[in-house]
Amino acid sequence: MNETTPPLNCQLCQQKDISAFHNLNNDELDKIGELKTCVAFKKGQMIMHEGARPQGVYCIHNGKAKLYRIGTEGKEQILRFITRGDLLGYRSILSDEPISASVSALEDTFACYIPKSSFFQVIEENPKFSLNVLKLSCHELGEAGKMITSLAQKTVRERLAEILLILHATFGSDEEGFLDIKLTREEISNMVGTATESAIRLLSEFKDEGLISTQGRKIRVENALKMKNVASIYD
Amino acid sequence: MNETTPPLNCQLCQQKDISAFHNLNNDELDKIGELKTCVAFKKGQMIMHEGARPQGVYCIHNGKAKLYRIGTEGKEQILRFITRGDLLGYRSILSDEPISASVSALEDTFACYIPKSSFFQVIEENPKFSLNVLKLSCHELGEAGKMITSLAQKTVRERLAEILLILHATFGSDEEGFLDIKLTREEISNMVGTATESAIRLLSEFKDEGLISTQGRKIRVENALKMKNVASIYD
DNA sequence: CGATTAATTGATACTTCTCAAATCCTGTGG
DNA sequence: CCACAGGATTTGAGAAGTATCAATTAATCG
Repeated sequence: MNETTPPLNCQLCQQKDISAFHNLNNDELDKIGELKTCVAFKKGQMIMHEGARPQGVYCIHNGKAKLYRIGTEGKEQILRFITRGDLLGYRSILSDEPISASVSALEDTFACYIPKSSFFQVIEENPKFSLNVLKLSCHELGEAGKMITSLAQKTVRERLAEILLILHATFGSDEEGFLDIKLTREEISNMVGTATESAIRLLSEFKDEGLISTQGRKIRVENALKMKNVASIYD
Repeated sequence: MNETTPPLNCQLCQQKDISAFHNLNNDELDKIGELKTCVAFKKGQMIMHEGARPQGVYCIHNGKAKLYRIGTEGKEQILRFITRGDLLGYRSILSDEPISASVSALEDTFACYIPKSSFFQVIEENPKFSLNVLKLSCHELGEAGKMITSLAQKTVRERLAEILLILHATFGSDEEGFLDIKLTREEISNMVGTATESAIRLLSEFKDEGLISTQGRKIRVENALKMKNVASIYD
């Protein structure tokens, strides 16, 4: 499932169809292939740094990362998780603002790097790609609105349940059913927007209630349906 | 400052330069002028309805509105305020998702309506406009990230101060120095993400501390600099 | 001008955070 | 591969921040 480095030829890329490049034809893909370079990030390494001016965008080929802002008191707030097919850095480049959130690798990650000038070139010459990016940012904007409403109105317990479901949807589970992402309790609470101890206490509650089981740092969602109820998600 | 209805000719529109149509040439503006119609909304009237499928976008000519989501328990969460030059409905149309937030007029509002098909036509034919909308949504995405971080990490007191500064920046003040927007205390707390009584209590504190003064529903920010400190804003 | 809705304040309950201490786990270097 | 140091997790206790409920006063709109 996870080969290592991305192919030089974008036509052969396994992530093509789930990326912002999904409906480009072969000629268009070749053009991007010529402009890109491949980059590897070790676990823990920064992929983008808040406040900087990005020189290009990354298309994540494989691996996992977190996108976060540093708030007052230096506490990190995770805005979302990043996985294969995700496009990074375009927000800052297109709005011509400094990078508003950092990204760091949660495990070894490979990405394709497209320099700013090349990215703009593709955006300007290729309306189809431009529309893809537009759709992408509009979708993320909708998700951000949901997150704002949750943070403002839901309890920590509801939000934790919500995040566990998001992790499940984003990263899936391994052969034993554990969430296929290794996060510290602190990272979980930095997404939920709560103190680490509060998240831990609620995870214990969830365990007692049979909603999850844990094994060290690993978490398995035992009852997604019940979890949805806890998260007050009705859809 | 506030004429009534928008002109039929977009070239003459006073909001042209602050809208997503700001750098289009006269031919391009004329084309949009042919496609649009003018719509008036009375105070309190809905401009867009959460869950619906929009049939077009609105460019706000004058007036004020709130953009909000209904959360669990039916409580409204205001995501942002809308004023002249703002574009509405494009998020849903471009991401091909149902409208994720309602908009209702806070005072009588005039807008230009551009049907979905025409909007797509302009997006596809006019890369400059497409890039404008892209910039717009990327900018809003950055703002949403800030709001998420505030909600997750700041106290209600800090957030209330932040909102008062946002209201000041968005709507300015009248000749007496009062914020030029009439909101109920409930609406303020629906932006802050808190109970109405909590917002009221904190406004009383702010009054005692000389940060604001009030006259009925009207609020005047007396000390913006000190307010920034209260909001923990350092920039 | 009166009816109705909004604003305000008080009292109390509940949620969540902070600090502290003990235990567990993980990654690293030998 | 194993042991160990240091960080992460867990639980408890108490403090702080917010929400809720209730009652009164003030403001708004027809």
